[in-house]
Amino acid sequence: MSTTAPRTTVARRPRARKGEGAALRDEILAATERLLLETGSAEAVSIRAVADRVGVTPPSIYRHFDDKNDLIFEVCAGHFAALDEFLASASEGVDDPVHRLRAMGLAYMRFGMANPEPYRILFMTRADDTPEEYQAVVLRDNAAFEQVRRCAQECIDAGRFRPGFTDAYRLAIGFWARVHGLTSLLVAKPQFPWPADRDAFVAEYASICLAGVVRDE
Amino acid sequence: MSTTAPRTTVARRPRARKGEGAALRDEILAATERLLLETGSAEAVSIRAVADRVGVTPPSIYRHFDDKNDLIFEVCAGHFAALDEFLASASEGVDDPVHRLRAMGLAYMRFGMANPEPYRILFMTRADDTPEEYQAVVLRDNAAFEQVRRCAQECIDAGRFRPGFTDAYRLAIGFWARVHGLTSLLVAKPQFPWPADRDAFVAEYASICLAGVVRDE
DNA sequence: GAGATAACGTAACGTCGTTAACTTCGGCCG
DNA sequence: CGGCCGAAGTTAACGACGTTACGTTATCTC
Repeated sequence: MSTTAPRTTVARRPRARKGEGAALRDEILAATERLLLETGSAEAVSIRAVADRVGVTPPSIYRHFDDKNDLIFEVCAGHFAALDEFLASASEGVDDPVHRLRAMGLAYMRFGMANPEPYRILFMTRADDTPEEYQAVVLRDNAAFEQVRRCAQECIDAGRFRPGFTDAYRLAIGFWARVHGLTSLLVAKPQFPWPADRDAFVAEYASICLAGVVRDE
Repeated sequence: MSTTAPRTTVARRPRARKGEGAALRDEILAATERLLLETGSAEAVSIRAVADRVGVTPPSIYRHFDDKNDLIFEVCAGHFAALDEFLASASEGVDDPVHRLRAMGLAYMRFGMANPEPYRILFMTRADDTPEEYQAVVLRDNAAFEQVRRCAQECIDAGRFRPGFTDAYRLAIGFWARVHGLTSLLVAKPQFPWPADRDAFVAEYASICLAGVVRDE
C-alpha cells in the first residue's frame, strides 16, 4: 500500500542487566522516532523494522509497549512537551494578550509544519487509534491548550474581545480549530497550490483568525 | 491494530457476460461503500472482505481497480459530487453573498460530520496516499471549492470585505482552512469535551470565521 | 464449430501485528 | 559456593493482509 520501512540488520544488542530492562525501552523509543522521521509515516514503520534497528527480536517490543499504537503514541507524546515549550517561548515577553495569542497561533502552525508526522498522528487520526490515556490528557488537559485558554481569559478580562465572547474555554477551542485547520491542510496536502508567499499567507491567516473575535481599535 | 472487516461469505456471483465486465466494478464500489460505512475506517475494509461481499475472489478486484487506494478513493470521490450539490442547495436562494458564504460553511461542516470517514479520507490523509488524479482535480479544480471562490469574489465586488482583502482565491483557501479546522477535529476527536450545545457552537464558529474578513456594518 | 478474448479463479509470495512457549542470564539467599 | 527464581529476552508460529503470475472458463465473432 505504501513504502515499507528500511530493514538494515544490525549487531544483536547485548542483554540488559537485571533491573535495567527499561534501557531497552528508551532505545526502542529512539529508534522509532528516527524511523518515523525517515519514513514520514507511522504505517511505514513496522515493529519488525524497529526491532531490527535496535538489534532485538520483534516480540521483545511487547515487553515494553502494549502494541504498535502504544509505541507510536508514546513517541509522539514526547513532541507534546516540545509543543508546549515552543508555545511558551514564542509568547514569552509579549505583553499584549492579543499579540500573545497571535504569537502562539503562529508558533503552533510552524510546529505542525516542522513535525508533520507527529502532528498528523496526534491531531489528525481517528479517536479509535488513540490510546485511552491520551484521549483526555493529551488533548484537553495538556499544557499547550491551557496556555491558550488562559491567554483568551486575559483577553476577555482586558476587554479586548467583542461583546458576547465571554467563554474562554469555548474561545480557546475555536482558536485551536482555526489554527489547526490550516496546519492540518498544509500537513495533509503539501502539494496543493498554496499561495506562493506561504509564510506571509500563514501570518495573514493568523491575523484573520484573531480578527473574528477581537474588538476593533 | 484495529478491528478487521466482517467476512460473511456469500453465494458466488455469476460471471458477467462479455461486454459487461463493468457491472462488477459497480458492485465492488457499492460493497466497498457499505463496508466503509459499517466499519467506519478505510483500513478496516480489506480487499478480501470486499471480494467476499461481492461473491468474487480478491484478485478480481484488480481487474477493475489499480490497488486498494484507488478503490477507496474512487468510492470517496463519489461523495464529492454530493458535497458540491449539498453546498449548492444550501446556498440556493440566499441572495446576500456573505450569508451565502456562511450557509456554505455550515453545510460543509454538516457534511463532514455526516460522512466522517469519506471526509477523513479525502481531506485528512497524507498526500502520498492520494492517487495522482485526485491531487489536483479533487482538491482545487472541484466544483465545491470553485463555488466558494466565486462567492468570495462576489463579496469583494460588493465591497463586503475589509480593505486589503482582494484576492478571492486566497480568501477561499482561508475560509476552507478555517471551516475544515473544526470539521476535521470533530471527525478525528469526537470524544473531545466539545461545548454541550454543539450545533450552536458550530453556528457561532461559522460566524466568527466570517467576521475575520467581513466589513462591519 | 473453431479460435480469440474478456472475465474471472487458483495458488502463492512476502509482509505485517501479535501470541504462546521456551531459554538464558544475573542477582540473592542459604 | 550452589541452587533457584525471576527478569530479559528468543524461537516458532498464527492468521490476516495487499498483490502478482498464471491457469481456466465461458461467451462472442467469424
